[in-house]
Amino acid sequence: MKRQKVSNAVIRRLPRYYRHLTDLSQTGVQRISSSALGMAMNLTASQIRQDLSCFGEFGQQGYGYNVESLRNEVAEILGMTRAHTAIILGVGNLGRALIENFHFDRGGFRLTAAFDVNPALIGTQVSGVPIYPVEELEVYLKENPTSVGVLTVPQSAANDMAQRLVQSGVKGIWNFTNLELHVEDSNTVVEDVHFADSLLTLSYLISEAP
Amino acid sequence: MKRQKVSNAVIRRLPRYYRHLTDLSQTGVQRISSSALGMAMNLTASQIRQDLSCFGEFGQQGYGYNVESLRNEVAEILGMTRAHTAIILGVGNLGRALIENFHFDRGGFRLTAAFDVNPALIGTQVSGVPIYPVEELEVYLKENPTSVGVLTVPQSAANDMAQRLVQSGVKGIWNFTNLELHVEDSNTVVEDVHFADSLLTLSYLISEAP
DNA sequence: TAGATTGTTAATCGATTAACAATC
DNA sequence: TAGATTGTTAATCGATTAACAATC
Repeated sequence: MKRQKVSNAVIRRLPRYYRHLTDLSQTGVQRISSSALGMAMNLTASQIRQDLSCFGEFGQQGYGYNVESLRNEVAEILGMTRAHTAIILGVGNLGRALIENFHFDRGGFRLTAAFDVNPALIGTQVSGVPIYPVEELEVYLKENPTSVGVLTVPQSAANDMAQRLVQSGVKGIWNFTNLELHVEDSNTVVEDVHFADSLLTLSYLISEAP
Repeated sequence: MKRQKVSNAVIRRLPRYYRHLTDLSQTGVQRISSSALGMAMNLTASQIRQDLSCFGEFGQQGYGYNVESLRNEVAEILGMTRAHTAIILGVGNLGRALIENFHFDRGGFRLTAAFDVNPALIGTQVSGVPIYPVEELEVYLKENPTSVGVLTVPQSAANDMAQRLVQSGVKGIWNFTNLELHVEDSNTVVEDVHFADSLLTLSYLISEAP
């Protein structure tokens, strides 16, 4: 698999490709052309071929793409086969919602533990995920190297927690606090889910014209 | 306030401007230059001046921008002063998390009601927000024109619910189901919060190099 | 084989950056 | 006033689209 410099725009489209290919696969579609896929995804055929060409040659002239195998290729590109692991920091409503409802496994992740400060929660399990005291974070991460820390703690604890995750060497932080994390001089990647920004964007879009 | 064709890239930066200006304001900073703001936000000074010029002239030569008044301008641009209202569809973990923890008011929204199918929830309140049966959605929306429907229902109910919201004339749908909603021939705007896409992006970023 | 569709190179379009006159 | 910094126009860069030879 060749890796050129892949632009951010392309990277952000990859999960969408994966999602659409999964849909197609489940609908029993076996092959698809770039133009048909483009139609479904609201992209041009050119763009799809251009995007995919960053990673290899997955199609066949005169035929198109095999849905199942392209889906597998995209999964591979996305790192879904790397057996990533995740832990959740903060088991409030949002943390709990993610543990109970979000399918980490569908993204190739295994959710191995959660951490909280609330004594009432510690020692219990949510959907089979054990909840440990935050003090044990470093020890846990030492014994269980972890790909991603999911940050669902209150804002006041966010930067501190992020720091500790970085120090312990997680590869990524999935940030649900509405803060800009200040993670410097590390190669830990931060992916933000800024609810507030998203709502404000929607606010703008429905407020058009003064 | 002039409105040119504002690119999507610019729109997505507006909430970030607002967030940073709020931070600055809270820190007591009264004025800031495009270059200083750029430094803080990791943008070029040019870009900031270019972005803002889509909406008007908010700065002063030799001085820069007044933080408080620029913040107000951005709030205005984002439609935060329009007294928008929102309702939540689906009071599961995620819906509840949003009701209890998300500050709709900080985005200029008033959260007026929630809807669910669970008889045990109906008639109760969560953080002061009343929960009504979904059957009453249309009647409610008729009597209480609402800006945005927040979609936190199970995937199976998502498209149906979206359709009903559109039919009832909401201006926007804030979509937390991991589905591509099929909302056609309407001017209802859909803003997606795709957790799954976000996690896969992170997966890609931490999986670099084969 | 003929038709379809790829991967890729070239052309276009749009967004970001640089430069600078205007002016506080 | 002199220095700083804007808003805007021009230059550059990057991403999207179009075109087409290669080939299944």
